Amino acid sequence: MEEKRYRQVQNFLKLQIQKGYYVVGDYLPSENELCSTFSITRTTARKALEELMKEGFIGRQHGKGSIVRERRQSLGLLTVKGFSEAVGKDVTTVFLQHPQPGFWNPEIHFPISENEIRESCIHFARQRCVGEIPVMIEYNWLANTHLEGIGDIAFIDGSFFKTLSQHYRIEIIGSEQELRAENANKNIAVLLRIPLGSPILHISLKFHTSKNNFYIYSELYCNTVNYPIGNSYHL
Amino acid sequence: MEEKRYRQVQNFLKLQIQKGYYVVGDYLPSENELCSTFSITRTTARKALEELMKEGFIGRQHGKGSIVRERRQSLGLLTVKGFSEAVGKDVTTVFLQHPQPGFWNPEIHFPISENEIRESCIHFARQRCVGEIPVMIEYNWLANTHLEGIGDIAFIDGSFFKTLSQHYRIEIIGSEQELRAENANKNIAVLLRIPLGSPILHISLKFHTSKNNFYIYSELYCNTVNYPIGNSYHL
DNA sequence: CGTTTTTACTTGTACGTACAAGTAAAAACG
DNA sequence: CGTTTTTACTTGTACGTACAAGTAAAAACG
Repeated sequence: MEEKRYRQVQNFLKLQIQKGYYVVGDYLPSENELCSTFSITRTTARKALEELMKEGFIGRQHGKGSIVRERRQSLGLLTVKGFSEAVGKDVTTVFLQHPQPGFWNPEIHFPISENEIRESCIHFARQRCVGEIPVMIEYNWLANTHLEGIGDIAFIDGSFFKTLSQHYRIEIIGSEQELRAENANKNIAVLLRIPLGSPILHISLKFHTSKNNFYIYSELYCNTVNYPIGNSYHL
Repeated sequence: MEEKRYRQVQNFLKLQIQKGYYVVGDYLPSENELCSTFSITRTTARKALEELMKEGFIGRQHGKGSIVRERRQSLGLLTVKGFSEAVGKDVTTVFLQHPQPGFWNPEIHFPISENEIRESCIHFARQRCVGEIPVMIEYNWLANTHLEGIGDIAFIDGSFFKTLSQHYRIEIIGSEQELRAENANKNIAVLLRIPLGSPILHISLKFHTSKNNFYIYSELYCNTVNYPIGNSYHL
């Protein structure tokens, strides 16, 4: 079967956004313009735009048009955009380890499929700071077969998810997470510059992506004393 | 202006679900049936059903119909359905304090509006257990002006949110939350039967409801050693 | 009697039309 | 020149039609 008309238009526009032809704040072509350029009816054009809105790429304003948005559905606890919003402060990021081939670590909380274990693994780790104070340590693992050259390029705007979208056309479509309050072990205590045994928030994450069988695993350790993790959800 | 036709149908069906005329698993009338009973076109009927799906009341199955669902969008961390899903186990609930008039407590993390402070306040507290082991202590506050008789009735299926929906026709439409890892104070340690100073997960919640200016404030204290808080999100 | 085909439903996609309602700039007014 | 009205766009709602595609039971078949 041929792909549905509205999905063709939807994916075309999505690609334009991902490629940066439209940036945040830009208006997409109006429904009527889409009608004539794609030879479709407004019903179909509207369906394409409504799907893009559901996916979080655009917002729609009555009387004005469809505006490109920062894609930031709250996925579990942290937004797609990232950590800065969750603590509501400007966050600086320091790489503890740049992306490079490594091994799947038993620290990963969610079970890893046999397929993933057979493949090699990319690992990177970052320290997030507010001002000079480290507030989160973040470890990430992912299969080595989906992101060619990830070790050689800088993250777009320092964001892994943005790089995933714009460079590899892979979107985050869901997540699973588990939360625990724990005592900081020696390693974490040193990295967060807190006393051994301080209470820390440990978040285990498994991100689902638009690419089949490709998941991203993260283990986050947060010092929430001064900057609690916050988010919000609205229907 | 008169209310939109699709919203009339949407709200009519929602009320039927809230009143229990349709229960989870039931099929709503088909699009064509809605067309004839409400004298509308399928466009309008479909819009009403699609809105109900967005709100989480129903699911739609190609070739079959619209089926009533348990409404359980993940709202922040915990689902609307409640705590049992978040820990993935059967949870028993013990009231530490039944709903009764009380005072706004400074323990509430999110700021309370002047209007709310002027009104009196309903408070209730619960202990959630897996088997015999307490895993969460939950304190709740809400303005006294919206839920007449809440102190005199039992919660439907033990769920406050279900009671809110079916008895008062009030739905949760959003939430804000903040998360902290803390050391258990004396009170919490006793209630959770853990040593003083054990790491606990403290969740501050402000639920937004379908009723204007009516919010529900909760402070949760979780022992995550054996039962971490888990949830998932999918586009 | 067991299998295949048909039928009668369901929702999904896509066509097309008309007007309501919001927005913002251009044009007309006094 | 400042205010009001008009105009030309935008998306939103609602009408109506036709066929595609999924589902499940009834009917026909061998």
